[in-house]
Amino acid sequence: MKQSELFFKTRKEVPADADSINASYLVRAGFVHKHMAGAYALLPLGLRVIKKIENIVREEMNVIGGQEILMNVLQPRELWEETDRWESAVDIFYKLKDSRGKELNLAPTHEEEIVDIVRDMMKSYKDLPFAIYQIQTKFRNEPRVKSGLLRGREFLMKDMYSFAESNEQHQIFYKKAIPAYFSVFKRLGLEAKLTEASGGIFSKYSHEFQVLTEVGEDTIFYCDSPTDECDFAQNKEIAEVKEGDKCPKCGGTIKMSRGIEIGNIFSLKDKFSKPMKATFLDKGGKEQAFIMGCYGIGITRAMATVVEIYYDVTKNKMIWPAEIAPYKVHLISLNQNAEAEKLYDELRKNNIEVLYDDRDLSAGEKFAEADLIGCPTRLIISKKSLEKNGVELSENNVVKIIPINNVLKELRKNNEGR
RNA sequence: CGGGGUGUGGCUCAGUUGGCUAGAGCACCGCGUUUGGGACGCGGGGGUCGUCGGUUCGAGUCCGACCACCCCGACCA
Repeated sequence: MKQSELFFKTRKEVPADADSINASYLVRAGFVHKHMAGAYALLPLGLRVIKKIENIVREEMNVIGGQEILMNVLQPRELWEETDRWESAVDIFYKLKDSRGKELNLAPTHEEEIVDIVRDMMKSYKDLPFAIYQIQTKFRNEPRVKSGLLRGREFLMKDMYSFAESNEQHQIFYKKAIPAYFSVFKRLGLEAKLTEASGGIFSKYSHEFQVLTEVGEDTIFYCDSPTDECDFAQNKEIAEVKEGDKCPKCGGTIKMSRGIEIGNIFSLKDKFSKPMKATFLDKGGKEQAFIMGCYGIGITRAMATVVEIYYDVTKNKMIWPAEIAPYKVHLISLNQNAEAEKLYDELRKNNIEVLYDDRDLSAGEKFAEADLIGCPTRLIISKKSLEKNGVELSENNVVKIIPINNVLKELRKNNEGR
């Protein structure tokens, strides 16, 4: 992509209404546009990051057998009444009436709808187990939005639902989901902690994937075992320990931290299938309610979390993890467009994602914007570099001049081992 | 939903005890000079001060209601 044609603008100043690092960065760098409190439009750069996050999530969910579908935003009142959630969840629903007076809700979650689909299709234990997921916009009328894209009223989420004939069968999939989730977060460049938590209205307990950082809304107690082998972690809402206690698992010391809940998994048992009469016939011909699990990952929240972790506020500098960077390579021409253009074409021919700054601006301005955009690899073609018949390559704070002919080789070398 | 704060060109802000054609920087347009860290000069365009109502000879400035945004709390599938 030529930067002269890219739909984006950066800002020199932090937006006055930004409530968080992630929002102020994403707006400043031209990744998103704030539409209203809790709702952000994704601009080309932001959308590229989101699409990459989505694809990582898809790949990992597919690995454990998840199948993707797409459900609906409009959900009728009758569906919610089957589980008594129309009245009880009133505050968080965006309720509306259509011109015929039909009462609807903008989907905040999809347990009811997936159960409705499954009870219509699946009737036998032979159909089980299976897991279905979607990536879709969720609408939640949060009483108070905050933390930029970390808690919005309209946001992207991956939600997966598993169906099993028994708790034993359910547990098999539940346990497969955990490493799949860790794979996702690792590829996003995030270190997540598996944390025991309350199940809210779903179930007594659940597991959350928490990224430990002070901007998080949750409070986590975890074992700071020096051997790094203990994985004890509990959300404050259910914690039986406090800071400084001995870890009940290994005897290490309990530490406290804030955390961003970037994913969660719940065992639902028959909480939804039973009231909705979603049943199958077991081997003995007996009617049984499906045993369910649900598995969420906040897609927009993941992007915001990566910003919180990777954005350097004091330097106005971002470096996106390689797998989700809007472009892998940022090629910057300092008044050497003839040479730069050749390299740009070559990179594109070799399927390397490259953003090419071909604009007629001062070097400082280009660098400042490049710092904000945050591509992991930067190539600079300048009079200085061309005198050595080369290109300046910077990656992970290492800068070196390499011959133009070696650029492809060098980029491939650096990508090995990832 | 309770408490608090803020609202002035696209952005960030200034605007004195109410007073004369409402300002700056950035951004934008034109010309020129620049070109390794958001460069400089000259010349331009753009706001009726969140909205509505009130007080006053006169309101960006005072009062009221409403709206929006932000903060604290409650809430958070």
